[in-house]
Amino acid sequence: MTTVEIKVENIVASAALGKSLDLPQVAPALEGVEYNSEQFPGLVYKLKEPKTAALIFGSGKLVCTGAKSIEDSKKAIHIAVDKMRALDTEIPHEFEIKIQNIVASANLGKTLNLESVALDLENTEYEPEQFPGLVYRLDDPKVVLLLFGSGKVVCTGAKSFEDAQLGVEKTKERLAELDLI
Amino acid sequence: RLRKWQRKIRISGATERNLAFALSELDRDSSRLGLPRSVREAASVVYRNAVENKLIRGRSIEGVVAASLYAACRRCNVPRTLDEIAEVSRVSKKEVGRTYRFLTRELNIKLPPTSPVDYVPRFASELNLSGEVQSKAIEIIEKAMEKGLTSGRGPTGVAAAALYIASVLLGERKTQRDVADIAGVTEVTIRNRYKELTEQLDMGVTL
DNA sequence: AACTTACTTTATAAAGC
DNA sequence: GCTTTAAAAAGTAAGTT
Repeated sequence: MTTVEIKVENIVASAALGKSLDLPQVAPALEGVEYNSEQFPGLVYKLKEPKTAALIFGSGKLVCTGAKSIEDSKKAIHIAVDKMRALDTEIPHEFEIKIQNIVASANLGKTLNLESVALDLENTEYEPEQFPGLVYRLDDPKVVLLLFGSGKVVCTGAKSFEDAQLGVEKTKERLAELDLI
Repeated sequence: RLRKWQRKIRISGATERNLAFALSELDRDSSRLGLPRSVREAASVVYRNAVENKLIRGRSIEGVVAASLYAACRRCNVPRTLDEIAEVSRVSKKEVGRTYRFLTRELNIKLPPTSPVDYVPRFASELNLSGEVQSKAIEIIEKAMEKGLTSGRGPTGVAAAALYIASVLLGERKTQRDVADIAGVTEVTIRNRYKELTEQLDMGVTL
């Protein structure tokens, strides 16, 4: 009964190198890196392959966004860290990477009458004046879904692919239970 | 005990002062929006409830007043857009929307999304359109809602397109530009909506 | 009227104002 | 709360051609 195909669109991951960084010192190792401390405290480094963006902080912690798979996210982080290590040999080779958020899209197959969904489905917010999607908050997998009239859906807030998948499936089941789909 | 008493007086004085300020803000915003006294009173009730439930903490009085007014307009079926509320108050659209969500959640105010129908009377009168055109526009909107043609679309755009179509059908034609300006949407939006409405409902070639 | 670019919403970490 | 990043959904907006 659960044949919902989801597509991962974006993954946010964080890592802690366990050693502080001298940003001006390591920045030269990252071609095209941006750094405006008054505007934002971290270095902004965009990689073309995997296509991602990394935010690197003086505390030695970093954030990687834009990857479409967990493997790509980890790969991107290692590429950036390895480059910085050329200018700071103290940077460890081993460190933890944590997946913080997974954004996925899916298609429920049938169109939705958002006005009806807003009336019958619990925990929703629907303000078409502001945004065309209906916001649905799930507790079980703690994720948030955006439901559109076209039947397409966006699931965000998941920490694992399974939760994103489960979130979409539960949403579809709930809509079916309420005869909204 | 005397200090405690004085403190109470000072606090209640501040409370009254804040309420007076809030009500003057409400009067100012309401008159700029041309709202009837009944709506202003409905908004003051929302505001007083917010104060009683200590919902002002960490928020500006102006913001809570603006959000209360936005909610009251919707509840009284004479909606104003977040942009219109933001224009007359000195609160940003983002802040009004954020405070509105907070108030509706904390005060358990459940309001359905604004219906395009509620914008018809105001837009029509500003365009000097007859009651017949209004009725026709409302008829169009109701059919559109039944067919799910309003899901995700802005209420003002749907109301504007319906009024435009109705004005043409009943020989009181208004230009898309005029309707767009009154409704606060672009001509492109009216065009997109009316194409969708005329195609998926009845009326085709008539325009 | 078509295109292109861009903003609205959701979540999320990071350091600091 | 904001700043910065990424990405999708669909509607709306603005600037060009």
